[in-house]
Amino acid sequence: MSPSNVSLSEAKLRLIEAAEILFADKGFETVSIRDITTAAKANVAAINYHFGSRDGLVNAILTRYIVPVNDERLLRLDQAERSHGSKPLPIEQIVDAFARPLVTQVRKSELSERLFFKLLGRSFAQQNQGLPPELEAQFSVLINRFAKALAKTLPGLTQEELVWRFHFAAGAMIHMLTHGEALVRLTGGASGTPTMDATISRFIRFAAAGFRDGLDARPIEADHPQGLLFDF
Amino acid sequence: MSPSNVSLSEAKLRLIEAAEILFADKGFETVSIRDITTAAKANVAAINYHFGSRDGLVNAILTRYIVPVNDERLLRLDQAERSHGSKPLPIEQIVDAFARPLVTQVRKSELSERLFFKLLGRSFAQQNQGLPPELEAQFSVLINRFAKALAKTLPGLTQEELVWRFHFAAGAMIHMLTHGEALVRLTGGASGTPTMDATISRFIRFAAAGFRDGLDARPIEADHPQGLLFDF
DNA sequence: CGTCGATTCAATCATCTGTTTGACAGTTTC
DNA sequence: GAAACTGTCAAACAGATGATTGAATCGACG
Repeated sequence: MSPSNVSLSEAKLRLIEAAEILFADKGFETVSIRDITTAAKANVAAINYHFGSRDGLVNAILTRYIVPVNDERLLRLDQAERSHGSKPLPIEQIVDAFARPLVTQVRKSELSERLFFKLLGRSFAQQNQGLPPELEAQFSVLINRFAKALAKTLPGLTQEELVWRFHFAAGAMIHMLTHGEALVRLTGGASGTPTMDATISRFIRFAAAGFRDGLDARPIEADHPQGLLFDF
Repeated sequence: MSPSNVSLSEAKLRLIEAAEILFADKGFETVSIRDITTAAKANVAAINYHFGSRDGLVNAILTRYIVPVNDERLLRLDQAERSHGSKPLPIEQIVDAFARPLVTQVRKSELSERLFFKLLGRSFAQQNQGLPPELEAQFSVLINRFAKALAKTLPGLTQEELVWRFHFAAGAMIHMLTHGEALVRLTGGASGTPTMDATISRFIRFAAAGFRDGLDARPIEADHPQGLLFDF
């Protein structure tokens, strides 16, 4: 009968888990703290007690999912750059370092693929508005590092052109995360029931082609065994 | 002193105009009817009187901006197809028919570029949830027509691959609309202060390259004077 | 046993949400 | 001029919102 048996503040975890599902499905703004506490079988005051405020819970969840993804992005970019010495990276490898962590991190989470993707998509879309400072700083570092790698690989592009192409690629990725489920549902057979890996690989191809546009000579990847690292 | 001098229900227009600005800036869900009526210098009851409900106002605004854009999209696609007889269209021309109406329609509206883009971006992002049936029907027709044109131009792609690439392109466009302003603001000089035309042209190039990926032989555009129709 | 810090709980706070009402004023119609 | 229609308005509606309070309950520690 007594609610205390396992570990300290299991309710805090229940709140996070319930909130994740609701936020993923209905968005960060639409869900009320009563929706969350009801789903978590906790008291209304629990959120303010454990997280200070509703925003505190939102930030906790944002951090919980974005930080590992961004960390792995930087890690993969570092690894790729180390293995290429001073040579510029192939575009596919840069985009892969940016997108692939979505797949590896979803497997570490307890959320379903569908919820994880929607939650992350909503989180990334929040960019530039409503992110905790810690995350904003991380994004700032991240974007700078990827921009530099891209500039090295694509010296033929102006910085302006590069920033915009990166923006387009990010938009395509976010849309894939947030609305991919709807696409599969609506188009039914037309979009197949692809695995995440396949979808991410599709995205990487699409984005890489967009980045490469106008540089058909491809002096950079000439020496790179393209197609070996990616499963498409 | 009497509030009747000009035309019938000028307040209705004031409500729409105030709501457009607020929705564009803060999203459709965040803005309350009191925010709107205060900005429009109207009574709280005015929205329910003129539009039946808050949703009625939202739908009126969605329709007001999406319908003309989608109409022009179909018109441009029709024109392009007529001028090419039975031959498939160049990819750039299909993407152009899809994206260029954003530029032409913003000039017809009284909204600033910035607000028009954000409002339309938010509207398109609503897809598959919360759109009035009339608009859903229009989108259904639209997507079918463009999918057919793309399939004709890119026979080398499976339907599945094509649907996903279209999805990526739409995501890039939506992100450009909703977050382009933030990009310009954040990156400052790096993204320049481009005209809409230039940005849309950038997008068309990016998306077309993504669609064309893997078909490097390009047997289709071989006979088309590429670069003549677009200003990049 | 008694005290302490941590947690949970029902109750309540002030504020905001979309909507409705009924009275009032202005114009139009007969 | 009476009636009907159209628009506006202050006021109030019921419900939801995030947050806070103070008492109650818990296990742990001395």
